[in-house]
Amino acid sequence: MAEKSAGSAANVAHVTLTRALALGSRQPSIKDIARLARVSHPTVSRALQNSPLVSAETAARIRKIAEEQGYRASAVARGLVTRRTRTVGLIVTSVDDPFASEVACGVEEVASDRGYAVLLANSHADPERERRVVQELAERRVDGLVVTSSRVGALYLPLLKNLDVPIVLVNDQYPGEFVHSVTIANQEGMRAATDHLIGLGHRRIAYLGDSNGYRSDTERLAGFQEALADAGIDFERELAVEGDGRPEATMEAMNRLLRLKRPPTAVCCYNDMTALSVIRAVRAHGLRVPADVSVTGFDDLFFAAYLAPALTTVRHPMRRMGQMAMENLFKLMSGQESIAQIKVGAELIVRESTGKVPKRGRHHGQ
Amino acid sequence: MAEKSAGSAANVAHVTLTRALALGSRQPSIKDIARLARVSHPTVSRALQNSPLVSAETAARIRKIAEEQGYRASAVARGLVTRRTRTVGLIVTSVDDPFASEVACGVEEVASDRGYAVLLANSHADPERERRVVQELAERRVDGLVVTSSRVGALYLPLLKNLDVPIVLVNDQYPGEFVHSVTIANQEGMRAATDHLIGLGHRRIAYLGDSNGYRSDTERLAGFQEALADAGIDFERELAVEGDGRPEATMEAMNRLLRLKRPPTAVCCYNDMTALSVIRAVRAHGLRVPADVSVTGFDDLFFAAYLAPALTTVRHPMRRMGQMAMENLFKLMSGQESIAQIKVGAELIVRESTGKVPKRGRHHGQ
DNA sequence: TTGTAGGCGTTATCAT
DNA sequence: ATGATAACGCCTACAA
Repeated sequence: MAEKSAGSAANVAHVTLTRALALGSRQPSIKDIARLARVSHPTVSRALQNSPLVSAETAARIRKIAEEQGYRASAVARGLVTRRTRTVGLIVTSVDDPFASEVACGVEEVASDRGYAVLLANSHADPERERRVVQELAERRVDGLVVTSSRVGALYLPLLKNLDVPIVLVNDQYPGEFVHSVTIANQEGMRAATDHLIGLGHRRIAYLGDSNGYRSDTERLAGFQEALADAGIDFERELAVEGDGRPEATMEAMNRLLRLKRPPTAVCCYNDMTALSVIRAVRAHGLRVPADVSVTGFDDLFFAAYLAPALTTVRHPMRRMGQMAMENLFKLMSGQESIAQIKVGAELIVRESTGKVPKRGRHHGQ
Repeated sequence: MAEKSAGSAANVAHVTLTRALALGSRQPSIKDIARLARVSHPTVSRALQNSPLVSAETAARIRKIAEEQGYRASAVARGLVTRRTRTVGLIVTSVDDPFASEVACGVEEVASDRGYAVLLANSHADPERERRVVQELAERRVDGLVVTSSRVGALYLPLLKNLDVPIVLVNDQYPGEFVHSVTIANQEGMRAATDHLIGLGHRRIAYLGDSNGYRSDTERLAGFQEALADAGIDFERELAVEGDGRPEATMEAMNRLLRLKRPPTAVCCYNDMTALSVIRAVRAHGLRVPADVSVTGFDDLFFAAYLAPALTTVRHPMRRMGQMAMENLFKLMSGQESIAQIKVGAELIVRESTGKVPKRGRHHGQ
């Protein structure tokens, strides 16, 4: 009756032996277990699901045999009959993007807590590819879908019924609005950053954005302009420049700003990655941050606090957004009441990359 | 945090209409398509797989109808009969770990290139949890498994037959050796870093490692000691300290080093994340990097080049490791000849965080 | 409490 | 070139 407790190598020999008794090489099926336990397979199914419809003794015996055989019910067979795979798809621009991976962490966390698995796919910020990936995940019959930084966004609306898969967007980048999404207070966040710079005496403040037409960029720029307007500062077009996501392009954009007749004394960057390159370009010009140029980021990625100078930036709860998206997706999947739009706050974190405006333009021979 | 309510949903009329012709609400099955095309369902199957066994006209007709109905063959039904899910499991310590996410990128890349999906799961570096996750993925009948920074490692060996799932480890952390793995030249890499410091005149060099018993830490420490020995420098136990992965613990360990009667003039860190905290601790003591203390990292995470001073570190091809692991897994899955052990090189990248040894101990009143 | 029968949506194996 | 039929491994009736 009392078997040796698992874990020892000797015990493994035993398992292999009984396995050999049962069948050839393939994994045991529910019928194999049923045969060994001298019951019907539905009884095995019930026993393994702790159904009250099976007597304690037989249930115990069945479980023991299943254990010995290393039996694990096939999720694919179960999925076929239950029509639910307990799997969600997660589409990110790229897993190695710090923002995406934080969100992914949040999603995985609450999904796995509830016994759901996560199918991961990269869109590489390519709408074409994003669509294809959605189709592939639909083919795998995921129960739901989380898409971060989607560039398809509202264009999913026509497909939604056809697909029969609930979708929640995180940080939707499409101009139009999607049904279910978790978004960032982009405008408010960038406004706070700009206000901070204005408060430090800056008047010539640049915005270094992104040329890919992301909604977050549009909204952040709007917050920037709003702050200027409210402070009575004219928005000068030459101070709004764009990179394209590549460090080189960002540095080049920053170089253009620094070559201006009247260069800015501060730069609001679209995000932290942009700020990284901006700081680099500033230094390459022999200038200092923040003594000559103040710089702000957006996102508060984990390394922001470790930079020298530590980056003043706008924080939003990336991981929490992933959690919320997944929690909301669960509601959608179970047909419960769900929240359509969730907007998370963005908080200014003042560190060392911003400082008082220099007394006078000390660089470029001014 | 604020919550707004719903967005609009228009523009689905057409799709809904054509769907309505076919059936109720559930997705169309192969039989639905067969009925509409007035053929048997195996013919539909053949047509959609571009089998030469079906005439061009009927194939075209079937494809057209399938397209119209938005039909996508269920991967779960297919998986049941073919016994292959075209899905691999990927277990990482945590997706938001920069090393893990780079590897994940490589894995996803080659998997998706070959039409495989990736099931992602976090182990949180917990052997218990890692085991559980493997079982769950096995239940989902993944065709193969990639595990990064596994703490179970060779302990998988007994399960391997039972599981019937090929496994490739990346950066295996278990002391014993597993069958298939992609490993880093940890010892050689750390040796190069240490040699570099010795070449700069440093003699009191510390190693700041990790207390979790990772194999990579053991190997890196060995490389460190080897370099010292070959240079005729005694290894002093007080200069080998450990953190536990948390920034606070790392800073505390570094503080202990700095409070030593004869503090080190250089520190070799277990990895870049450790170096981040070390630099912070150095600064908190009012000292400079590298003028007072030189610091080296390991990994060359993307931000290393952006730090000020830019981090001298040891680079290894993280993404490439993910690719290689997945490529090797494909060989394993198809029963081809596979390489058991793959070891990738580690390359010293000299940047700005290391410099000549200070003329004399200038700090701590020395 | 347990067993029998049927079906989930495919592909595979036979026929025709 | 196409169709009928049987798996695949499980769950859910319904019957005993």
